[in-house]
Amino acid sequence: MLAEGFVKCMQGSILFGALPEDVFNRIAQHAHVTTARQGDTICREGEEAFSVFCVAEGAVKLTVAGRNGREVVVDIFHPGTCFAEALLFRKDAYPVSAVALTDSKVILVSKSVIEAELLREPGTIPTLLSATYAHLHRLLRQIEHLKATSGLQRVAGYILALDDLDRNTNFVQIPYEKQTLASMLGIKPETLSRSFRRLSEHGVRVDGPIIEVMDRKALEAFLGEA
Amino acid sequence: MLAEGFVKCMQGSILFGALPEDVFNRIAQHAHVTTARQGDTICREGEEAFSVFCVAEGAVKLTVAGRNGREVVVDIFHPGTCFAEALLFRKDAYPVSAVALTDSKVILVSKSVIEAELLREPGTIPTLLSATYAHLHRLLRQIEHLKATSGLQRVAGYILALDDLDRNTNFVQIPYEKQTLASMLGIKPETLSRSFRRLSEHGVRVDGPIIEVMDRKALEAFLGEA
DNA sequence: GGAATTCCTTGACTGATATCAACGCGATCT
DNA sequence: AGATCGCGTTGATATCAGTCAAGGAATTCC
Repeated sequence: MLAEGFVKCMQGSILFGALPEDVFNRIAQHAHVTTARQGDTICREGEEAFSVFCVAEGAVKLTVAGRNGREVVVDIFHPGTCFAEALLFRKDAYPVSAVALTDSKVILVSKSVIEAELLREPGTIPTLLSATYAHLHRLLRQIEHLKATSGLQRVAGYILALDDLDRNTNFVQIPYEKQTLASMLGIKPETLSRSFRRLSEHGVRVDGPIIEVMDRKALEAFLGEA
Repeated sequence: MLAEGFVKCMQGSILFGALPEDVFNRIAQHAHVTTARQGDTICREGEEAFSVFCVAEGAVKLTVAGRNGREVVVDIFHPGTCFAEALLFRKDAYPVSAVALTDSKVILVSKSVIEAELLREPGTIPTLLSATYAHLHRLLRQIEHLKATSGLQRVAGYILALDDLDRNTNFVQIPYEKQTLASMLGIKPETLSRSFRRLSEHGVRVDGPIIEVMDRKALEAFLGEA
């Protein structure tokens, strides 16, 4: 049986949150939680998919192997986000690896459990599509940014999005390595470092892992003009 | 009633191709074909979605509006490709615009028709997921390329992928404007022009809209080393 | 405690890409 | 035919981002 906090987490997710109570409960009964230490691999690109995941605590990066073998961070997920649900009903391999960036807790539900429930209640399929569509949309936006904005602007956009999460205070702490963030933004660590520095002219101050948004308006203006 | 060629096209798509015959036929009965002249908009980002599309002839670009208002080409679809199926069961707007790059024919099926069939035969849901997963996977790969490879390499990769379609001859004609291709690859038209030129050292010759792959091995080698 | 490791930063440099401007070419229109 | 327009190319230049190298700070390992 799942502890209450984890149930809440699932209920907050797009994938599970909109399910009727009985369906949700049957799925939750078969869910279980794994603890991943920083650096642990939750699933590996190329391995056959058996589970759907939901981040409950910590942060998880999704990566793909680039052509030269170097890893590329495709996205970073925080609590309340599910992934791998697009592999439901398919005998297929994970297209990405998932690695814990901090000590994390991840809820696992085996595909077959969810599949059985969805087939039993076809009316719940829209929630599945919603979750997958959200991912699709996220990737679309990311492609737009990669194609149409500079590295510096992407860094600025990242900070503004961060700040959305934590709007009361102007300080945010990056809870993972900056090289990971650099890969996520599609730039090199050196360039990220210099970008933070350059943004001091646009209302941002970065000290170690701490980002301070001193003048949010200025930062938004910088992002807006381009 | 749909002409035979269009039925074949639908049968060749991921979304419709794997459906049981009776389900397919009921859907096909409600499908209809529109002719889009070059430059015509098939659907517009932000407008509410009512149809699912399947490219039957020509080429269609998917674009999003970038921050500064400039359009970014996200993907280019050829006959046999369906899109917008991820919006099934959702009252939502198209996240992209679709514009015909050449005179094209596009098959339209209204969402409600497909939704009714999927609910009647829940066993067909996997095909829906397959199509959406294919898109997801395609976007993932694109992000990988944008983050981990140079513009020149992306041009090379594009040519190799083109050539896959047309392997018997070494000539391929780009059937749309090069500025569109540049946006798709995330570079400026000027840079694309220079990239083509530079690839002459790697077994490619470009003359106007015609690409000739003179030494495929050399091109693959160039792409592989990096 | 000290050595080694990892991550981040910084500097100098190189290479890649964007920008600005000019021009050629073909298509279209009158 | 001549004018106009859009597209593609090319050149000169500026800006941006990657590379290489070095060093500092924090952490881990003996």
